[in-house]
Amino acid sequence: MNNTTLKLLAQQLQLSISTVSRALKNHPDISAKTKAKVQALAQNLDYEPNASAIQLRTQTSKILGVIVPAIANLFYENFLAAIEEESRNNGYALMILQSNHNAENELNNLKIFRQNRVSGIFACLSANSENLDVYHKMIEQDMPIVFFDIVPKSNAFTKVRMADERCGVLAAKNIIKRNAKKVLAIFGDPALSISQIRKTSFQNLMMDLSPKTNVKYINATSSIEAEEIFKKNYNKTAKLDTVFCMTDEILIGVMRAIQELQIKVPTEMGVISISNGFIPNLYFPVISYVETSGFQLGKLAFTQMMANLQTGKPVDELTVEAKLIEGGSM
Amino acid sequence: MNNTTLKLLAQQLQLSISTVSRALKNHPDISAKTKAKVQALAQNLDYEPNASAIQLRTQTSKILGVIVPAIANLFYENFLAAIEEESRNNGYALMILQSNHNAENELNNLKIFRQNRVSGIFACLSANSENLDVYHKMIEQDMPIVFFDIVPKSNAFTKVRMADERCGVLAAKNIIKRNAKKVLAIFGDPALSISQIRKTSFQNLMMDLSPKTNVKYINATSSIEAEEIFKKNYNKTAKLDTVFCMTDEILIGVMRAIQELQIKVPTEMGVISISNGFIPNLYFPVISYVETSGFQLGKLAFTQMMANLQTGKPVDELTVEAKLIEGGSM
DNA sequence: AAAATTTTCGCAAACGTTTGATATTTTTGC
DNA sequence: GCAAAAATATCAAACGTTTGCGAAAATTTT
Repeated sequence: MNNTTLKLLAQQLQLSISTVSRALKNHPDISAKTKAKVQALAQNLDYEPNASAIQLRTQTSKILGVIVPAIANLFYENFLAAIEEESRNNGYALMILQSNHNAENELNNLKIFRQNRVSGIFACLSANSENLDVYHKMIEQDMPIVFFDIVPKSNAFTKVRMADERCGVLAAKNIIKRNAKKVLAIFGDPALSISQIRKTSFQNLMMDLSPKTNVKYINATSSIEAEEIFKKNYNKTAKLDTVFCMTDEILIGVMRAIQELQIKVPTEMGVISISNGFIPNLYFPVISYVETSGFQLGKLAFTQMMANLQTGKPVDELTVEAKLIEGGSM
Repeated sequence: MNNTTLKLLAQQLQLSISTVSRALKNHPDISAKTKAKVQALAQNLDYEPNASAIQLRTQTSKILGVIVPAIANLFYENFLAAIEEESRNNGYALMILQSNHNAENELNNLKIFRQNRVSGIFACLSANSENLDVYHKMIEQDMPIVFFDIVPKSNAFTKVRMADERCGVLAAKNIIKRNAKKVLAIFGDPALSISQIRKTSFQNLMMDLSPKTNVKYINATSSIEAEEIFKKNYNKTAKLDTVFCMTDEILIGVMRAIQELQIKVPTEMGVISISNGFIPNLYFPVISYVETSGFQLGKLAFTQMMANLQTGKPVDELTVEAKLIEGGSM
């Protein structure tokens, strides 16, 4: 479809292809009259430049690639929404590929990106992607790559992530403020650095500022698991009075239990989580949470990408600040 | 980055470009020995064919476009996940663009698709996109377009959608089965055909099978609005015993009210909704819902696209069946 | 061993665009 | 009016592929 080309326009106007090309982009060499004629016809014939031809000629594409574990995810979908918006506003198109947390898929996706000569890549590592050789190789060949969320440890890479230390600290502070006596703190997959960071910062602050608070630390990797853990640790005699949920997944499980056991929030139980806010707002009272916005992270990632694209490669690690949003659950 | 080309391979091997090209794709004209040599070097040098050059030469791209109102949406994210997966498995890359329910954005996105010469488009209409001329024009020029979810009325288009009539029917049947006396039925934006269809089918069945049931029909376009509507219509004397929520949005608002008012589900109030299941599973008891799977719709849309791509254009309307998933809320 | 085949490979054009260099026309200065 | 300068438009090559056609080399047939 749409086969209007510069050549066609040139023929119809009895002009050369180069003149038409220049007329279309307001080149000073072309007179106002010709420009007008050319642009009018182009408009009429629905001319749209062929991106492939341009990329071939100029050796630069206006396409950015993103690898995300899954599109259908409360966090990533917001990240994607942000970079899509930014890309579009900056003349780039986005190519989004899912890895399903699978290293093999990840490699395949990278291959697709290379075939399409994307000019930059946003990458979120698969949980099991040990081998970063591909990335190293691509970076050596000047491919801008911005890692987000699940990022490599090496600081030879450009990365953006949430200020996870602050997340842990803010949550812990709020728990202390509530004067909690007995806390259940559920963290995510212990293999992920994000879990480790949040836990360490939480734990450190807790021990520093309120060493006598009784805190039990457990990890859960699914909402079901979180639900079971909560039920197991809750009973009238235990007098659990506060629960901390590191992720939305965990919060969902805990809240299912709380609803089932008909525990009153916040009087009988304080609840606090780390989230982008969507899930906490489903409940009454709204759950207090430390905000981690995929949307904001996306914005940050994009500015990093642009900087990277324009000025060589500013290798560093940027974080987006976290803040506490008070619901009525504490 | 990655500048290995056929030319480079040819030079290094003292072969012609055409031979290298053919060797790489196992053309019978090329001897086994040369093939081996060529493929080995290609591997070594990380050769990846330039998609733009191929598209330019063959006049067909392996890119599919999708226009979605928003990526961050419980329904669309699953649709996207499905077509991304299928596309990838079929050698296509996806270009995803958001319209934000804005007709102007929609047009811009279509332009981007044309510039990139995508070979097919999945489109979800913006709420306010009255003018379908662009689409008509593109279809005339043989661009395969599969509409999904919010689709044009005209049947000159290929479309896939949920079996919305069945949704309304199934929900109504379940309400009758519960022996409800007084029902509050909240539907979505009345301007959307999806709301109209679901409401009509619901209403018809209700009047046919249980004319004496007292049903109040209201529309809500946000969770906040739904919450207010529910609160306004609920009071001890009203004896409301069942509420129907046409969308997740509405369910969210209603459930916030139900939690706040501490209404017991299902004894004091039956709740049923239409959803993909994510939101209903956040509550205890789990809310009963008529399942509408964005994921399945995506799969269906993709097969339609493939058919369209291969065999001219099978203009028709396909629907994915709905089924009732029982939670504990009725 | 020459002719007829078959196997293996190279030539060259085309896809649509950009752009430095060059050619043609118009305007300007005197 | 005529050269010089400025304005306007064209030429041609290149980006990386694919592919019909023809050429050379190797193999088989008589």
